[in-house]
Amino acid sequence: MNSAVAINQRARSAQQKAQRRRVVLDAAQAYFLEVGYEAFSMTQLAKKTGLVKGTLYLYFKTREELFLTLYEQSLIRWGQVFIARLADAMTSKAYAQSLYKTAVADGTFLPLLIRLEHVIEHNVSIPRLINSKRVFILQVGIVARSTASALNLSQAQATEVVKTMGVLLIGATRSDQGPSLNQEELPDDVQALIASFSSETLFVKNAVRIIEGIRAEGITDAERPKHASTSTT
Amino acid sequence: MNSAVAINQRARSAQQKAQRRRVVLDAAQAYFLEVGYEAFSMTQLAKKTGLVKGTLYLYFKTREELFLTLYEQSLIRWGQVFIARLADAMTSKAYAQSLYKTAVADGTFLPLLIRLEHVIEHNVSIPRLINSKRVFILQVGIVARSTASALNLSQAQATEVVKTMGVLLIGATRSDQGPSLNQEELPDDVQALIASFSSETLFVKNAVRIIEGIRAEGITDAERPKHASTSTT
DNA sequence: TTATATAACTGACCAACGGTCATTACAAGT
DNA sequence: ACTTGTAATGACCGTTGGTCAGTTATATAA
Repeated sequence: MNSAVAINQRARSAQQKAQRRRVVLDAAQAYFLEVGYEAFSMTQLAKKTGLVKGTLYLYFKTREELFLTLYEQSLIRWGQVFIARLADAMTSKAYAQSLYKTAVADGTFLPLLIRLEHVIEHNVSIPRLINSKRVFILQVGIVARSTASALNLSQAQATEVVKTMGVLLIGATRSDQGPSLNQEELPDDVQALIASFSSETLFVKNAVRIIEGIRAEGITDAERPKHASTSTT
Repeated sequence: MNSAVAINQRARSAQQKAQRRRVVLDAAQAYFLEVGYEAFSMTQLAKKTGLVKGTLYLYFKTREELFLTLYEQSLIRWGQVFIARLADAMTSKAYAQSLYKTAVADGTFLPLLIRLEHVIEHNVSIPRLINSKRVFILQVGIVARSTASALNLSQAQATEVVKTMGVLLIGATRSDQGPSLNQEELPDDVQALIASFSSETLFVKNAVRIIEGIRAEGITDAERPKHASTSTT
């Protein structure tokens, strides 16, 4: 029990403050998984940590800076999980499926990614935003490197794949963010529509089209890959 | 001056009420173009119409039902503009560029589309939501029909193209929704990142890949198109 | 023309939000 | 034991979306 700060004690050293910040972040992560973005209230979070709202603002300048931090964490976490599941010479379909599944499995990554630009980034200091973008650049680089060997692409092609997958992921999982219509209270035509927007198929099919498109474009350009792994139906 | 209701008069007949609803919607549209989604306040909108907040809630059950109505309008409006600009036997690139430009040009369509599932639909009555989905189904059908002849695709392929374009559009224009960083206060690496996410190129390139992917898949299936229009760089 | 019933409209009100800041109280240095 | 810097507090602020009992304009009946 050297530097562990009980929640009713004051965090004075830099180390203790960092630790308290962690406690808040962990509570925020759990709370976010419970209630999601819109219902997330700073007052409630304070109660969950045993602190008080004003105190939270000593550790995060705004609600959105807290969310931005959660987002960065989830981005890194997802990247590690995804890379760990990549193998050499995968089909583009297997790659896309793995990307989709790992992203969805992380309960915070997608909800935050979707709201990044049009909500979160609008209430965040410029230096904090710059930092966040750098984290992003770094992660794209890391994931792209693994992607290059998994899909047998050049580094430039792999980078393009990774960036584009992000774009597609946001669009494709959008329908999952709608209200939960558990009941069969919907008429058939609407149910059919929703079914046709099943996010997994939507993502995987188009991811394959895009990856194969990028691969094909690459052939006309520089060096051609040694042995291309082709797509599937 | 038969049934026109002055703003300080009461709307009693169904016609007059419909007309007043229109007035509110038009004011809302203009106000939305001014301030966007987050800063849009019902009290302010009431002031702009010469009414009072409570009155607005006679015409729209929630703020989000108002937004949902604006969305439907913008969807229909965009569809008309887009279709009017389509020609027979276009390249997929020209098609994608036209789709992108018309969507962006309509100032309300994209901001509302982006927030549809994860914000708007969560505070809307089920019947209202069903209605909205039906409007969507209808519009997809209409646009798909024009798309089929413009891109020389089967109706099924065209429908898939249209649906997928929506998905891609949301992902690709996400970066435009970030805070306006007019200043050159950003370091070079971050500026380069933002530049690499230029939404138009991002959208057009991937739209072409997807359209060509769908076209290629179609050939192995049923009837092949009479003369395929190929893509470009 | 006048009386009555209806419902469009109002504005005061509510709870909850994110965020601020003067004040308080506690841990560390002397 | 005393001093001091600052972590923590909680009362407070402005604003939000939404409600509703009461008011009053107006179409209709007498």
